Amino acid sequence: MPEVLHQQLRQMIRLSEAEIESFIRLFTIRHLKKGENLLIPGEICRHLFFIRSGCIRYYYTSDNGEEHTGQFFFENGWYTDFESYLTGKPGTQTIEAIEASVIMQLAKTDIDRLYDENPLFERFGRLMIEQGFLAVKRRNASFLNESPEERYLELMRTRPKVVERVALHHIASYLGIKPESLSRIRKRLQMQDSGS
Amino acid sequence: MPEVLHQQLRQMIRLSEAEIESFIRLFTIRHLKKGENLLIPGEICRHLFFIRSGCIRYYYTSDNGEEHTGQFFFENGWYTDFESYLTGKPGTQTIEAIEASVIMQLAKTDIDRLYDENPLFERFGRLMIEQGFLAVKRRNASFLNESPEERYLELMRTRPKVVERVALHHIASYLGIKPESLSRIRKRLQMQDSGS
DNA sequence: CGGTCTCTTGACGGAGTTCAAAGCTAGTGG
DNA sequence: CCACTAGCTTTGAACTCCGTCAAGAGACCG
Repeated sequence: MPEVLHQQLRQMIRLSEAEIESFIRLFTIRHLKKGENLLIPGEICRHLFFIRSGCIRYYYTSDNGEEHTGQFFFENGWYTDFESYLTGKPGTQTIEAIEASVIMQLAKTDIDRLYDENPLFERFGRLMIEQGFLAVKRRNASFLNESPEERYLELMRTRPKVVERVALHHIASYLGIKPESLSRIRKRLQMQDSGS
Repeated sequence: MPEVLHQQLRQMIRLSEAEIESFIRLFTIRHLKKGENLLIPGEICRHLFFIRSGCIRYYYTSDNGEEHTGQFFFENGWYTDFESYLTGKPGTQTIEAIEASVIMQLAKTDIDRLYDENPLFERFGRLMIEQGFLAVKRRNASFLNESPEERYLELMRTRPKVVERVALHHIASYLGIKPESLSRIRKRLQMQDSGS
């Protein structure tokens, strides 16, 4: 059993070991190859995902076929398309494994049942969405306050994993620019570095 | 007593009229003149706000003194700086009344007490943050997927109130551009309109 | 070893920014 | 009630950065 998930749950909810065990047993495992999708537009997102290993991203596809990635998640991270998950409507995003990944998924139906059975799980649900909210808000502020170059520097500073493990054209799409532009930003920064 | 607030609460939580009355009594009223602030950077946000009349915006101030407005809220809308409210840490945003406004505020201490007293209020808290989450997510997607001009058109289409009531330089700062650029976008659109 | 995908580079065009200045508008005080 | 002023909006010219199109170099996989 995945020890990290165990620990995270212990920190989030005050349950006995036995209760946590039975909670974890509700998760099912999925193995994804690099490039496989966890969710595609039009599908309703009925699960909460815990990334045991690997890396996923979610992205929107615009009319002209461009991909705009919203976020990357690595091992021990949580994700779900809350827009679809909460509303029950078909989603508009794609969730893609960009590395071979092992995903533990928990069905919304099980979560909702847990809410009813034990109010302590309400806290779990609230923490999930609070955490998601704060992350989305930070991302918002970065679009609002920073230029593409600043966003890239910030990304390197605060989330080196992304720059190390994710393809540059995916990073570009995360920053809201084209791969060519990211390439030029990187060159610009190199020259500044060596020049100073 | 504000009838709209009454109605909204009735829709959100299944409480008796008496319970709702006593809930509403927890709110206190604040009158703000145009330009007055509800919250400034460095302060901890300890309240949830319901806008009874008027209009507020929240914005971040960057190092060079530029304001970047995150969102506008009108009468019958809810807002709080969740980042500060949830974490209990000093916030980084300013909440400003951009019209003379009447605000009903509810203290976090009261809300937390209600959570304990009656689990039905958990639902209120969850709806608040879910609603905020979805809004921020939409805004995020608009930055990711749309150009400034498209964002402006979208704003006119979906939230005409903003374009009608808010100063153009505030709208520009909401769109992530300079007032001069918004002025040119508007001119461009006018010419296209009359030309077609 | 060939092909595909990724990243880089160059030239050009376009949209937003900057700096500066000139109308407008609305709120204030006389 | 009008005049004045401060803030808002528009306009112009020069500049910057990103997007586009095109091509080439490098890396990885079968």
